[in-house]
Amino acid sequence: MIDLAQHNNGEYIALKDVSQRQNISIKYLEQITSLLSKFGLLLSVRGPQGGYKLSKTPAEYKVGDILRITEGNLAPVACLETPVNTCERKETCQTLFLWEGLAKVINEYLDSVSLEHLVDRNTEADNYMYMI
Amino acid sequence: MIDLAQHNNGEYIALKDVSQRQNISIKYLEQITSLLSKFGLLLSVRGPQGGYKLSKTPAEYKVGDILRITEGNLAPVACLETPVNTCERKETCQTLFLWEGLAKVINEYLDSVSLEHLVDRNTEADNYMYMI
DNA sequence: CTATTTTCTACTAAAATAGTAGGAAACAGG
DNA sequence: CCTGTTTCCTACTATTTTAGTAGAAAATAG
Repeated sequence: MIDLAQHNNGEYIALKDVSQRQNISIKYLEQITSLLSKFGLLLSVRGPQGGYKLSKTPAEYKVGDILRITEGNLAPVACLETPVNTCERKETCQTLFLWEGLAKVINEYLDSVSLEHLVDRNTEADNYMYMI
Repeated sequence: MIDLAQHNNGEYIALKDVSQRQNISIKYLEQITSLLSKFGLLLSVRGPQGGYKLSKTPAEYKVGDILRITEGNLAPVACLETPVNTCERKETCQTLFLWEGLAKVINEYLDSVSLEHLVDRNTEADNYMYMI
């Protein structure tokens, strides 16, 4: 996504080019970009002059949204991976609130960083302010 | 650790008892408690009347310290798992600062919660204030 | 028609996770 | 000294996750 943002000139960008620049196999890039395309974060066109491009400006992408699609949900424990917690120990678990708090901190941090931040590197991690 | 804190009366507590109360095999508990004992977070005595007990008050335990021992370091990416980052792409990596920021947020959150908090459940995740 | 490029399905090797298993060492009580 | 209890230590294992590879079909520009 950073590569696509950096080389975004309105044209579609072939994975062949991203692969060469980033030294990542086309096959591996395919997995990631086709997922992001499926969820609307990338536009795609097949054939010659085809490829992928961003569907919105870098500033409009939350890193959290990208990672939740490509890496799956960002839950620190299995019971928080599904929308509904089905763990049988849920009611008596004395650590659940800890993991819920951790999940919240992780997601809020990643949602506070945008793709533009990654491109610009203008945002220091230290600038992140935790908001209640 | 929560079970040991809740049943802490100065005596050593056998894993047999913890196992029955928490429905976790003694063999699995052994792994965890012997590690914590090795790092000084628990005191242990073998033989009859032996077992484990906390080496300090629940309030003095950071959850982060317990988890770094039992779960390993809490790095979100492999390059941050060792004290020195040996990744060859380190110098040019445009996402490194993101992962460093995430690692910081994770560790600071877990270090802000104490074992006493887990026992009392008095601390809501929402009470956590991120400090720069 | 051809070359390019995404799309789709299936497969795989290595590592991490979450344990189990067996026995040796230490120690309290009789 | 003996016995039962309990930690300590080493080794093993099944499942899942991770990080990919592989092959071919569908779309499209020129």
